[in-house]
Formats: sequence, structure tokens, C-alpha cells
Amino acid sequence: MYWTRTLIPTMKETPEGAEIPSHVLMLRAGMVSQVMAGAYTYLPLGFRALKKAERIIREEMDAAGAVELAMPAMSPRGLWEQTNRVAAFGDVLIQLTLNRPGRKVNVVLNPTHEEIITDLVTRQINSYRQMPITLYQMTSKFRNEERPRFGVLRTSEFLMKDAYSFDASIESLHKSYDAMYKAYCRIFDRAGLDYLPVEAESGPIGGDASHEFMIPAENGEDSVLHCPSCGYAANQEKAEIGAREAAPSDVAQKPLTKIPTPGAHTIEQVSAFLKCKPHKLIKTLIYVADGQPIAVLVRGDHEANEGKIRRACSSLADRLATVGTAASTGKIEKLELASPEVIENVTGAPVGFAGPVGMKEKIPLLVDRDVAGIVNGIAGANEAETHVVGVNIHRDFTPDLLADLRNAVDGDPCPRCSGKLGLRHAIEVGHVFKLGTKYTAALGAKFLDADEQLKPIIMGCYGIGVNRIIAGLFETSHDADGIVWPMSLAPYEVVLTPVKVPDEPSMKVANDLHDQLTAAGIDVLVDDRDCRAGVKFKDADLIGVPLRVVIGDRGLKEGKLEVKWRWDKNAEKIDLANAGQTLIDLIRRERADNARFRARGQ
RNA sequence: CGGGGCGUGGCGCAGUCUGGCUAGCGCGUCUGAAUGGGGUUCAGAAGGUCGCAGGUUCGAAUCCUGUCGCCCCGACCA
Repeated sequence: MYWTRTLIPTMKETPEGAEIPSHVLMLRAGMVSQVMAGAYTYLPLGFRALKKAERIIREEMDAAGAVELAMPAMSPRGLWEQTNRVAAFGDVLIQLTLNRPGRKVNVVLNPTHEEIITDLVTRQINSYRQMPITLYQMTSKFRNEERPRFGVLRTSEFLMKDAYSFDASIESLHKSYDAMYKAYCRIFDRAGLDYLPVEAESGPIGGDASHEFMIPAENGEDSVLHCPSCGYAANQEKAEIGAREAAPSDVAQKPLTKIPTPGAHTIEQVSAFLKCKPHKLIKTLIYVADGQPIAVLVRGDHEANEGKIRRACSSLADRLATVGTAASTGKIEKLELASPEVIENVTGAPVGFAGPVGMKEKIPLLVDRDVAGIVNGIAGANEAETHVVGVNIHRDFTPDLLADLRNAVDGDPCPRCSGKLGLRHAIEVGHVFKLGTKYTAALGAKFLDADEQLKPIIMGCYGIGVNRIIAGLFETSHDADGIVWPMSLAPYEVVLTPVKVPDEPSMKVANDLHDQLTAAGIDVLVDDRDCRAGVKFKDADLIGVPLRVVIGDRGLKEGKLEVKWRWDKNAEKIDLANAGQTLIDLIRRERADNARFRARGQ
């Protein structure tokens, strides 16, 4: 390709509004152009990179035995009502009403495709002999994000590779999942990403039923906890916490004392008012679990973790009888923070003054393990404008359950070894999940097994955010001059830079090399713009072409060309005579050695 | 949803508080010339309903009202 025949609108200045590196670089390198908040046009350069990422994914999915198909962007809303996901997605789900002659049709723009594929499978798969099978597609997904941001990292429309496995048994699902997990590792390796597979919330299957593939990056929206000693890694929702510090036994327990705390109803206000550290406070949160109010106690400086609370509730299922499904299934359907009215009813005090001591109504008390380490703590008194100090567990209140109920934080003990967990921000690029029968049961996808029994199909789902592979890469793989691509994703692998453009001999060399390299299957860009060499060098660095070949008078006179890798400081010379073959060899070697890209510390 | 910032040629900005000549500057673009290895130089040129709509005024980019759009931060944590 010749620069003057394509569209690569590079920019010297950073457009207003772009802040994070990937956004700035994609705009400046002329890869994308914004249409509206959360929607971008991929310009030729960005599009080529996207296509390369797609190709890697396809190759690895095919190699893993998955089969490609394509599902539509729209589907009937009714399908989503059957799985209760119209409510689950809420405003994120984009709904449209189509006018057809004499009627209206309610449709949604698919945010993912579990419903559609399961609907397909319901009709097409009915025997264990047809499984296992993994189907995948690479299509646009639509999500009305509450706040699109960070350039192309969070957009309303994005390209996703989504795969779905269908198995006749759990054992078989484990194998399908494993195949996808390994394929994902190969994909991200080939894409040159420094990624981290982390454990994630696993839903009904439990155990290691879900992993996210994360790129550690400062601007990532997700938080992961990682133990450098043993390699344990999990996202913040999932991360377990090792043994906690016990309460110091040498500190005398003080008597329980009520003190007025007018106007102080947040942890911050109370700790400021009483001049104490937030970790001396006991935060009392009132949740409603399937209609049953419960109290959750965590340390003032900690955050409650709803996933962990759910699991804890399950072990208390008999105490959470009543309206919900907990009693029958042991699982909590709905868990939410209580409304101010419920809080007043339960505690007898307005919001902000709840505490474990002297609550008006006797409700289950779930206590985080770290609260057990607080001696002479401070809590709400269940009385307006009042707290109690000198609160001690077991003496002043009795937990119904002592469990891990909070989010892990930086420096927490590792659950697997004696190390400490480190908190890192990360960008999620992939997610693999053992779904089980959630969708197949709801949509009636059953099969006849070898034992002549009708059983629900067991499902897994596997997603990759294709745009995020590109944007995520840039968050870490750049320098002051611009993008640094791995060969595998670079829109062009080599740029030929004739120093003087209206110059017959230089252009002849450039054209010949272009044809020769193109014939060898290499992506070549010739910067045939009639402008100064400096401009071309700056742009080549900005768009990050891995290999640059300078064709200038100086070299031509001595029969040499100058070649320079984007990540090397220095250039080297090659003979003009067999330059084509030399370049082909250089590029093929670099392609084969993608691992080196990561090793360079990009 | 709450808070903050911003909309002026393709891009980045000044001008707005304190209304007043023909709306400026840099980059880019076009023409010509010189130059030609890390964002050249000179000369000339094109390109703007100052986001949009109403209002105030002799007069509005500037003041008022409304509206649209973009960016950032925060969101049940008691």
C-alpha cells in the first residue's frame, strides 16, 4: 500500500478530550475517529489491526475445534424475557420497537448471544451424539453503557468473539472449557499481550468455573489481586483472603458506652468526630436477602462484597426462610441494600446509626472475620445521632456467622500461601465461564442421553473483546514517540521510506521492494508523500510500524539501505543488491519470534 | 443520576469576566519557489451561520433563557 492512496490522518496534537494513552494514540495515529460518545469509526489503519486480531482469534478457535457461525445483531425481546435478562440488563439493554404493517415488534440489540444460540441449539441439538460442540462468532455487540469512556475501551458497540460450548456431562464441559482456556492463552500470547488469567465469580458451578483474562494497566477499570509468591490471581469480587490477625489479647475490654454523635452518619464523619481511625469502626450494613433483612458487619475501612454475602447467606439458608427461594434451593435470588424505611424498622434509628448492639428487631448477623479482630470498637447505637464505643464481639453481640464478607485489598494475606496480595488495575480482554444449565434450562434445551434420559444441555461461554486487544495493548506498549506494535498485530509490518520523493532512483527501489515483499505475503507501506524525511520518521514512529527501511541518496550511492526496528535505538545497513530477500528473512524471523516482544518488557 | 469542565475554519487554542473597528494565532490544506536523513523556509491563497434556538441591546462569540453535544470525577458503602 502507498501512503498517498490510503487514509492515515496522523495528528501532531492531542485532540481535546483524549486522556488515556490508548485513546490519544489511536486518535493521533489516525486509527479511529469518534462519531459520538461510545462509537468510533475504524479508519484503514485501525481496521487492519482489528482484522489481524480477528484472524489470530479465528485461527486459534478453529484449532481448538470450535466452529464459526454468525448470529444477527437483533433478536426478539421475548427471548430475553424467558431468561429474565431484560430486567437483569436493565438500561444496558438497547430496546427498539419496529413498525410493521398493523403491528409493533419489540426487539433488542443483542448485548451478547446466549439466548440466541441456546434457542438455536434447542431446535438443532437433541442427542448426546451431537455433542460436545463449541460454536463461535465474531460480531458487534450493543450495550448502552451507563458511561462510555476511555476511548475505545468502553463503547456502546464493540466487536466480540463469543463462543458457546454444549456438552452432555460436566466432565465433558470441563474439557471444553479447558480447550477454550488454552486457546485464549495462545491468542493473547500471539497478540503480544502481557496478560494475567484470574479467577472470577463462578456462579452455580462453583470452583474454578470462571476466569477473566486481564491486562494489567494503570487505566484499567477492573481490580485484580495477585500474589507474586504463589501466582494466585483473582478479581476483586472473587479474591479470597488468607488468615486474619486475631484480636490482641493484651488489651483490656472497656465498658460499652453510648455517646452522642450529632450529624455524624458516615464512617468518615464518625471517625473525624471521634478522632479515631476508620478501622476501629464497625460498619453495619442492612441488606435484604430475598425479603429477609440481614445485618452485615465489616470493618470501617473495608467494603462489603455482595458475592461473598450471597454465599454466606446460602449457608444460613434455614434461617432465611420466608418469602424467597433460599429455603428450597439454598441460593439467594435477590440481595440488595435495604431501603431507609426498612433500616428504620429493623434498627429503630435513621440511616447512619445502625449497630450490632441493641437492634430493635432480631435479624441474622453476618460478621466479617476482621471485625473479630476489633477490640473496643465503635458502632452505631441504633438510636438517632448516637454511637456506642467499647464494642466487643461475643461480649456485646453474637454473630450468627463469622465469614469472609469483604473485598480483598492491597496487602491482604494470600489465601494460598504466606505471601501478600497486591492490588493491580487491569483491563478485561477475555472471560471464560462454565454456565451449566442456566440458559438451557430456561429455554428448554434438552437432549436424550445414552441412558435414554432427557437431560438439560450443559453450557459454557467464552468471550473476547476484540477492540480491547488493540486498545489494551497500547496502554502499555508505547513510548514517547508513539505506538510499539508486535509483528502479529501491526497494520503494516514494514514501512519503506524514500527520503526524496520525486526522485526516480529512490522510487524505483521503493516500488520494486514493495512488489517483492507484497508477493511474499508481507504487509508493506510505502511512505510516498512528498514531504521531509523528518515528518515521515515521526509518523512512522507514531503509527509504530515495526520495521522501517530508509531509501536515500546517501545509502543508494554506497549500495546500502538503512533498516531500523521500532524498538531499537540504532539502525543497521543492508545491501541493496539482495535487499528484498534480506527484508523478507528479517520479517519472517521477527514474526516467528513474537515471544521476544513481550520479553522486551513492553 | 450527582458534581465539574468544555463547544470559536480540518486539529490545537486566544478573545467571553468588562458587549463596539473587517473574529485572531499556531498547525494543517491549496498555488509557486527554494530546500531535501528527525515535524524546513519564503511569498501568496482558500477555509468561520463563534454548537443550536429564542431573548436583551443602536450593536452579541461576549449578557440572559432554553436546548443539543463532548470530556472528566463520583454514585447505593449508613
